[in-house]
This record gives sequence, structure tokens and C-alpha cells, in this order.
Amino acid sequence: MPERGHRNIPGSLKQPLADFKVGVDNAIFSVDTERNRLLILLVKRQDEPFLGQRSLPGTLVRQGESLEDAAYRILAEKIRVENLYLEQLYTFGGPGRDPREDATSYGVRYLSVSYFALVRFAEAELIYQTTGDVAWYPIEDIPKLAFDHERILQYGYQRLRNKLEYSPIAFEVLPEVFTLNDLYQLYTTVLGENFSDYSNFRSRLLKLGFLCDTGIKVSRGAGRPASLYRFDSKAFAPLKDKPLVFI
Amino acid sequence: MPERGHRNIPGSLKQPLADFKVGVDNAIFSVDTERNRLLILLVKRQDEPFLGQRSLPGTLVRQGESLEDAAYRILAEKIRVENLYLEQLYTFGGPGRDPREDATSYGVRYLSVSYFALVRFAEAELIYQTTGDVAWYPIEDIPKLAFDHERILQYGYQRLRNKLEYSPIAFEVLPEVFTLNDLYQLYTTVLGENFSDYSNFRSRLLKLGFLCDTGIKVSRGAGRPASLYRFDSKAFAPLKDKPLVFI
DNA sequence: ACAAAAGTGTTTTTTATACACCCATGC
DNA sequence: GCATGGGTGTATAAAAAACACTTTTGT
Repeated sequence: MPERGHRNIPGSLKQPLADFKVGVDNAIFSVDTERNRLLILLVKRQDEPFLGQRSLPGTLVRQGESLEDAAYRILAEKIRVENLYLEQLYTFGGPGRDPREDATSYGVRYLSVSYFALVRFAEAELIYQTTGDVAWYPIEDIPKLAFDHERILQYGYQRLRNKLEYSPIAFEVLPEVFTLNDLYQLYTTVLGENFSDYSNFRSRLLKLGFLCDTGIKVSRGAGRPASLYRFDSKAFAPLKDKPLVFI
Repeated sequence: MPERGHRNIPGSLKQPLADFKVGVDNAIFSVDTERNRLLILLVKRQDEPFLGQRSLPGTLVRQGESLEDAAYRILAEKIRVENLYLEQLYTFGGPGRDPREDATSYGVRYLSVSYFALVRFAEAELIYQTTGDVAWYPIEDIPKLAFDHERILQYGYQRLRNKLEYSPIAFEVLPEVFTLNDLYQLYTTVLGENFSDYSNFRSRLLKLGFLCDTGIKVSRGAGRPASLYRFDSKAFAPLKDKPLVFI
């Protein structure tokens, strides 16, 4: 998703360097397996610009702070969570992406390094300053967002779907033990209903050998009780860096 | 490849914002199909810090210039090329990654947005200021690089191998028409000898249906003349966004 | 007993892998 | 005519996809 435009700057053989503030914006995803919904965390902006509008949780990088530090800091301000997966997403830095930039006088620029995160929904606890300033939104029902955050969100959604197919991020976000149906629900919620048959999904994953049956059965309403499984990261290690597909 | 460390800043509840200069560094790859070598473009630094040392071609972003603009600008300063593939790679921005930063006084920070590029070797023409300031280096024989550029290079190399497997970047970098052996050589050079049998590689690619035989034969020394093929981007379009593997 | 959810197995189709072999040219 | 690289085909193994069926629970 490259940034286009601005290929030619009028009359600038030795334009002076731009000064930047660097922001970090997080696309934090979560899967509500109960209601089968993919959720994204949005905040209501408390400052100008875009005051009152929704945006991804973001912050500006402070002195002495790394990009990832800043990503963790803003995450921790909005949500309490034990388990999460976080990685860098993309950097958006074209001129004019932030209204605080003065278009004419070449003032300070605002660059955004975006991060992608996946958190465990059940244990995630939102931190409110005022009610409604932080909330989960289902991915199919996103309001208009501040800045270029819709683009970041779409980019993150794409990343989530890709990652799910070839890396074990699902286990970062499921409880310690889970049923194979929990796992399947997570996949269907993100990738859609017809990504795979349950029984094929099941046998493929078990054959890979990094899910171990705890022997414990759990009954959820009617039907036969399901086995609880655990992700065995030791057994997974040799599969790392292999061309691996889960679905 | 997340950046670690600096999780806790001593006594900083409201540290002031950091000011940044933003650099763009390009990992520009090329494949010399004649000599079967994967090459990376390096420059000899003309300024402090790391004066005289090799580095990826990089530049600082100027006023009014987008990140991608800057990437194209520095590329165009070092190399003349008609066809290329370019995409953003990763952003490195931890404190202390550039010696120009004053570690104690919290001066301006230097952030690097890296770009990955693949260019057509045969038509790429290096632009010298002084002889030897720009040169191709085989990937197995890289000197010590300035800044954290070794890390960027490794990250780019990984990206190249991944991209080659599931996206048609090879055709951006091959001549307009090419033999299937040219294509195969390119793949083996980047991915290693035993990634696939030639005849299987061949039939898989032809079955995908986006390579069309021009009918023209070309003879290279001894042996039966080979057909020249052309990449048909129209025929490829429907395969886009499909889980597609070339090798 | 029967619906509901879990789990197993079987059949068919497709794809991957490893080769053997034929073809057209230069020398 | 034979070495050299180009190109085709086949036999086997493995994986993907579709789906029928059994098991164990709650009601």
C-alpha cells in the first residue's frame, strides 16, 4: 500500500529538511468468540484536531522513548490486558496528513508509525476516563475516523487475515486452554464462514502436532463435551520459518 | 522483528515530545543472472558520521516531500533504471540509533523509514560522483555497514525471498521478454538451488496462465533454442489477492 | 428418544515431487 | 554424432476438499 503523489516538488533542488513529530497509532484487534465478532478498539478524541471524533488510540513519541515503547504506552493507557501480540504495521508520512501541519509555511510534519495488536477479548479491560471514550467496534460497523486512520485500519485488517493463515497468533489471544471449536470460531470470525470445513481444519491442525490434548473435558450446554487443548510452543518451534499454513 | 528495550523510562510521567529528522534508507536488490549472484547496492558515505564506511543509500526527508518521494529521490541519485519495484520495508526509530543524537541532552532523534527495491540489473546504470562511491555487492560478501543498516539489509533480504514466492515481482525485474530459464535462474539465485525442480517449476508457472509464449525463439550458444515469454498482467489480475505460490 | 455438539473416517480431487525421456541446435 | 540446454510426460506420493458417519452429552 504505497503512498502516491507528490512526486514532483516545484522548484526544489535543495529544499531544507523537514522537522517531524512522530506519532504511534495502534490498530488493536480482538475477537469476541461468544458473539462471533471481530472488534477494533477506538477512542474518542479529547483534543484538536478532530475533537470528539473517533480514532485509533495514538500518541506522540516522547524523548528517550522507542517506537514500540510508545505503542505499549498508549495501549496500556486504554486497556488492561495480560496477553497480546504486537508488531509494527506501516508508516504513513506524506505531507498534509495531519491538519496541524501548516501547508503553506512548511511547519513541523506529523508522521505516524502504526502498530498492529491482537488482544484476548475476555480478559481485556477497558480503561475509561469518561464513559464511552474507549470502546470496541465491530469491524463491519466503523464510524468515520480521524486523520487517515481508516486506511491504517484496513491495512491492519489485511495483516490480521494474512497473519492468521501462516503464523500462530491465534494462540496469543486464546485462553491458556481452549477447545478446537474455540479456535475454529476465531478463524471463521476473522476469515469468514467458508475458509474451511471444521473437520478438515481439525485434522490438519492436529497433524501439525503442536496442540496437545489436556485430557480435560468441558461441556458447554447440550452436546458432547469437548477436549481442552494447549498450544505447545516447544513443539511449534521447529515449524517456525517453515512455509506453514494453518487453515 | 520488533524493537526491544527501553520499556521503562526512569521518572517520566510527562516527558516532553521528541523532535525527529526522518531518514529514508533503501535496500536495493538486483539479480545478475549471468553470474548467478544476488546483489545489493551500497554507497560509501561522504559525510560524518561513519564517513568512508559503506551504507545503504539513504537521505533525509525534505520539506514538502513524502516518504516515497524521498525513497525515489535517493534511488535516482545513485542509479538510472527504467523498471523497478519499490515498497516500504520497516521503520527503525529507537533512541540512540544514530550517533548524531545527543544521548544525554535529548536532542533531535533520527528515525529511518526503510524501503525495499528490486531493479533490473542489465539496464541499471550506476551514477558515480567519485569512482567506487556506488557499487553492487554480492549478498554473501557484505562489508561492515554504517548505522543499523545490516539489520535493515537482512530484513530486506527476508522480504525479497518471501515476495518472490507469492507475488510477481520477478517480472518487474526481468526484461520485457525472457526465457523460462531466465526466470528459473532468478529464482534459484535468490532462493537457492534446491527450491524446485526446473520441469516442475516450468509446468506450475505455465499452468497459472499469465505467461504467454511470444513464439520467438532465442538461441544462447549450444542447445535447443528457448521460447521467449511475456508476463501478461491482464491474465494475472484475477489471481491477485489469491493465496498464490509460484515456486 | 432425540437434538446438539464433538470427533472420526472415507472418498475424490488436486497438487507436489521425482524422475525419465524426447527435441533442436552448435560444434 | 554427440554434448548441451530446452521442453514434455509419467508414475508416485502427499495434501486439500467434500461429506458421511459415529460418539457423548443435555433435555
